[in-house]
Amino acid sequence: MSNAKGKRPGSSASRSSSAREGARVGRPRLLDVARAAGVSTMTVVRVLREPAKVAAPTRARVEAVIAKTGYTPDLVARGLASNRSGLVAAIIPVLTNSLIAEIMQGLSDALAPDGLHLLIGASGFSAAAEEVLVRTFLSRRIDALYLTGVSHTGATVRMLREARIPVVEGGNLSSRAIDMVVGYSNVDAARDMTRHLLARAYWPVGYIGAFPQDNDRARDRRRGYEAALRTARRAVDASLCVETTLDVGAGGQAMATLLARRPDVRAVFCSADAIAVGALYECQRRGFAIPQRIAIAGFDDIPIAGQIVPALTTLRVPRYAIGEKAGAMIRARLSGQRVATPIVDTGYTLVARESA
Amino acid sequence: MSNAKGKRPGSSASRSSSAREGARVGRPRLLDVARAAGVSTMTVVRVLREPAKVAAPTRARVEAVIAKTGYTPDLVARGLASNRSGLVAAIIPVLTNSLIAEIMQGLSDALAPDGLHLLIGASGFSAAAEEVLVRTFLSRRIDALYLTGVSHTGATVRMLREARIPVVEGGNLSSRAIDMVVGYSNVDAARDMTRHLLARAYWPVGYIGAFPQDNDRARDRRRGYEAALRTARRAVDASLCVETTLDVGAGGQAMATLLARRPDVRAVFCSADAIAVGALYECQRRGFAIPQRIAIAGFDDIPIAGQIVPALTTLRVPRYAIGEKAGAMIRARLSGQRVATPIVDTGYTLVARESA
DNA sequence: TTGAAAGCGCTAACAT
DNA sequence: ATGTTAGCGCTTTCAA
Repeated sequence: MSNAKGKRPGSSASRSSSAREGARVGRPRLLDVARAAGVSTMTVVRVLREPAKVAAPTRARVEAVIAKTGYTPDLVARGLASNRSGLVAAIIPVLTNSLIAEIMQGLSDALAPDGLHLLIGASGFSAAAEEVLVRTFLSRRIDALYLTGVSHTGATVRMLREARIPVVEGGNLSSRAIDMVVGYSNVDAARDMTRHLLARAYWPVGYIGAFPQDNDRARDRRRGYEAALRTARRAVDASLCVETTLDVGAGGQAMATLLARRPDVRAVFCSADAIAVGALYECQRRGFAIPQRIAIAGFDDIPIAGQIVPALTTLRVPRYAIGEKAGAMIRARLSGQRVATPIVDTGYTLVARESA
Repeated sequence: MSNAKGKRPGSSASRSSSAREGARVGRPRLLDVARAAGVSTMTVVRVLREPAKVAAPTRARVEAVIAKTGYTPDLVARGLASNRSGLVAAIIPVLTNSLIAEIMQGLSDALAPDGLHLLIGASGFSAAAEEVLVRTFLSRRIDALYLTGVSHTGATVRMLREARIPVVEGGNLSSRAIDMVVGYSNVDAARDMTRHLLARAYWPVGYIGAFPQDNDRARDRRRGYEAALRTARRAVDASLCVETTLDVGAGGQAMATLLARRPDVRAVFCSADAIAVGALYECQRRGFAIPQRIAIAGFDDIPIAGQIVPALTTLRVPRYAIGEKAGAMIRARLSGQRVATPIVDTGYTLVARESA
């Protein structure tokens, strides 16, 4: 059968036409290398991937051609043929957040050795935008995916379950993981810190946090704060809580808002160091002694936290390591291994410094 | 010719074999949609891309099938066939830098509307690593590339010239651009700031900067500092200059080093706000009044600069806008337009605050 | 140890 | 308005 093979257009001699003949423009292909070395394409592939299986003289000839032409495999064609794109995507809320950026750095560093490339999509704290990104990334046949947080739309979860690719949710813990998880309990951490403030006899203790909309980390941190108050038989008072955007300037404004509402506040737990730092500066502008007039605690232990004066009491989480671990789990799965512990609780550390 | 067509394996009826027959696993293909709608693949493509050119009833039928099957085009296959990957790569030193992260956010936001995906590679301030990344990204047939800074290896430049794709170098200016540039003069900005310090009669004026190795922005900033001193007929003294890594902790240590060497220093120009902030905290730890005992100036105007107490005198550069503009230029070129101004000088602003 | 052939899912050029 | 065909450059059986 298939008797038409002699005239496969691939054998370019059969094509009299146009610019494709002879001096090909652009990158050399596998076939170009094979011809120049007088071998088949398969032999070139073997030289590239299992050199030991090719006779030494043949190999030398092929390697010479590869070196001369500077041949590099076309990863798009490889992706189509092998059903492996070599692409790992990460969906994060924004790139401009120290915590997230360090996770991405860890992920990037962990994937690079295996030649996996990192595709980054910013969802802007929107689960709907995340869903759109998941859909287009799947169209691109990504090999694996990192997601920020553990709450996603139903469609997102469904698509990913069907896609059967490794998925890591990072930065929180979940009882209903899509696949794998690397994170810590934001509830527990926030509760511990609030308890720390109460133990030091600060009262009232306020809360300044990021908007909880489509942000499970922020939501859980507030829950931890409230849980600690309830355990301590203190009333959870909405006037002590301010929610805002996640940046330094907003943190300062939120502090001003809180102080206007509750001048009696003696401590504030902030759901992120960026906010805590802004709040701290606002207090300094007012000449408040920290922690005497007001204590401030943060979350994340960003690099500035240990340097700021007064040094910030905060919760340390292994930012870089989370990305690195996620990358390692992805690599393991892509190389066919089972991941023994798909749910990794990295834990956290309460770092008591000067500010609280 | 080509009389063997009746038995093209693509017409799956001719394959008796295995799991491919009948209930295909995985994503539906164009052909699946076409068959279910009783049309050719081209008609489906037209419904997707030029719906007006398809008769209404046909279109309705196809759209129904698309909706039911949830068909999404395979972007890898499209990339191979169309020679357009839809991928734009960015090579940056590290993700964990506020300036760079904001540029990436701007770039990401500018590319997203056109369905272009962002591939991010971290070079770790190494031109050699950058070259490796360029090579692998070209293997992936990226449609365009963003590079940090304007100094690259010869091989990098050569590969990119040959690749004939849009390339934007960002964050500095260059007289020998590879293709397009969006940036500002780091030399001029640093010179202006140093002049500002001298004009306020601070002397000696020290310099703390990032290592200049494979970092043209840092190198130029130091050059600007030295140029201002020379213009003012002041000696450039190596004992007044400290180079270090680019983070808050290192900034503080560098300040300590400088103070140990030159207790008489009255002002410091830092080549980055992250360093300036660290230096400022070190001074606060020593109880130094800023700017009375020592003045501090930075570069970048990161969000914290305007909030810190005392507020930091620094150079504002349009971080987000640089990424956004780079993305716009790339989009324009990919849609066939010429870019009238391929070299964009965004300028900078000296923001005089309290610290100097 | 080496090669031939089929085909990944799409697009583009050319029919009709 | 719709369809046909030949690839894109690689990997993957299967043969020799």
